Amino acid sequence: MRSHYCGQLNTSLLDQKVELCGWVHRRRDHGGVIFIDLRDRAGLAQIVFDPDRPEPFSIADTVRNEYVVRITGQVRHRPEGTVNRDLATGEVEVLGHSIEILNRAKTPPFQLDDENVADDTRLRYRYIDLRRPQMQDNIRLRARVAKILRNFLDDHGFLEIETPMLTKATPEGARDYLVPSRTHPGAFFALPQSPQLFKQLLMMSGMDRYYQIVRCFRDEDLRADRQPEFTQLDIETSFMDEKQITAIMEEMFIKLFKDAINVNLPSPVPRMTYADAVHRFGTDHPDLCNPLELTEVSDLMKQVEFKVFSGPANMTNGRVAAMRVPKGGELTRKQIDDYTAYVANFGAKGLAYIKVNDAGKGREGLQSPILKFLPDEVIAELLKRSRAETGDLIFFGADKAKIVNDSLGALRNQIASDLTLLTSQWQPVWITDFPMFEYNEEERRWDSLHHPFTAPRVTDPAEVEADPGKCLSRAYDLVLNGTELGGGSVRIHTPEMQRTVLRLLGMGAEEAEEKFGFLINALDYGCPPHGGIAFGLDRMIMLMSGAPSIRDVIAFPKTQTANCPLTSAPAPASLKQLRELGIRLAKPGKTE
RNA sequence: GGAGUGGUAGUUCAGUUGGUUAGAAUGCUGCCCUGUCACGGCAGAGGUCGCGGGUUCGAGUCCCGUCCACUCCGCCA
Repeated sequence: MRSHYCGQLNTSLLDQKVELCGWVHRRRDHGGVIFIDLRDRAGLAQIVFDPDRPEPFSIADTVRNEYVVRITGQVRHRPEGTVNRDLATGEVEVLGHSIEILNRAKTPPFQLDDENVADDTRLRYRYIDLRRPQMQDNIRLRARVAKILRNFLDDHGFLEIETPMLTKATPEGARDYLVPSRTHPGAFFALPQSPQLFKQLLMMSGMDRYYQIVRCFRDEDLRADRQPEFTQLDIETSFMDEKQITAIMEEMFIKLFKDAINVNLPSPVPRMTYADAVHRFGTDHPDLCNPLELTEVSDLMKQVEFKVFSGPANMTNGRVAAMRVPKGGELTRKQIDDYTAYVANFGAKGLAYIKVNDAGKGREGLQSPILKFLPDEVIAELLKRSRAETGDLIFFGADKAKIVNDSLGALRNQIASDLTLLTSQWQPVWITDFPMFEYNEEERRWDSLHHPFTAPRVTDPAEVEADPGKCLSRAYDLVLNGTELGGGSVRIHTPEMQRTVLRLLGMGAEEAEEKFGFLINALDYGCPPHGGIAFGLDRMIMLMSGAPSIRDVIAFPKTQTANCPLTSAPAPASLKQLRELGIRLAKPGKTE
């Protein structure tokens, strides 16, 4: 049916007869001559129809945008002065000998070159949206990324192994998607949030190295970078420690970025401890393209008369931090007010600031409502630590450490974006030395920071129990430009440690047995030391393509309320289906 | 669960202090046009102003409720 792709035409094919199939991208009718831009997966080609061939000319006269046609014709050089440098195939054109309409098309609901179409319209007609070259590029990039990753892992001895989609609900973590069992009325499968336990079991099975590009499901609210079903590159290995695992993953990423988008990531990828990241950037996934940094001033503010500062400075879990914005003195009052409202989203009660009008003049060179509360020596030290210069502005956060970190961390991103402070480089960083646990004030117990199967640094369960808050884990996250690409850890591989950790998380022996008995049993039958990592493939491709939303790199994504405008899923189930499953709805009437 | 922004022609948007016939661009249809490539010219069609209620002599505009989309908080081990 087709001899070439439209986008492949070039001067090497001059005078050749070609057959092309594709969509009418645009038709330009000059009365005496008709141009058709024909589009397929590979690109555009211009077809010319002359009136001295009346039959194809009259057919070309009737086609409209998005008609699917097959044309035959002869490749020729475009006449002098009509070469289109903007088009890959712009040196040549095809003189149309015949044109066959394979299918007509209604007028599309939006123009393919309109880059400003509402998301729900795009999703309702996703099959048209996906015809756009930008979307085709994203999908192609996705396929290329998957291929490079598979090749790399295969070359390094990893086996691609599938794990169940119908599995058991996990007690912690995200909300599960449930699937009712017909053969066990009243019982439910859960769709996997990740294949975590299965991949560990595969290590216990002696598979040694596993990977899988696998769909995962979490029934939580959506974001620009979060879908309820998403794809992970899931990896696990035996007999490797965190150094070896991160080293091989780093090698994989450097190759991926080079081969897929010709970007040279730094080698080695820098490393930063969790504590450092939180102190300097207020987050465990800092964007290192962003030059702004937090300055610790808690110790300076313990004695000051300003209670807003001295209060948190003296609290055990409080923090006072400063963030210097270079040239921030130019910010208007309204901008500062907007930032104050912005940090309120994160629980901050206010946003104090000092304008540095003249850094050399000490107190006299500064301007701020809070100046009168601060002694000279505090001011001097503050200017020194933050390296303030004339024309800068210094913001302050003072509250519980979490609120200070969240608000200044978010403000840091916002300001960098507003003032275009971001360097356009690629900045990966490994975050290491995570705490094992964080204390859950509401439920008054410890929560895993990573997950309950992450190994602690220490090997003696008694040491973990002695002071869980001080305990560091063997987890690591890979962060790229402020986005958490993935994370993993060396796992617990002894039943004693696993029982201890589950107990610390508030799980009784019986409950642990019921929920994770199969895992703990398996640990008893010869479990190798093992560890692994999982990467969010969608986010990875979103970053690599520069797409603003994860939806732009998923062929058929969901909206923010997790429905699909194309298929209208989810939809009510029929009474018959429900009856077979032994399910009665609490609110009747919502069936078909 | 919460905050914000938006919903008006197929699409993207404008619509003043509530006031006569709701506009623009683009797309679409027809006619004209032999070198365009966002072709051009002329003419034309196209609207439950998201939905429901209320205030008013009168509502796209004000109020209440509701639905949808997006961004964010919570949530996402």
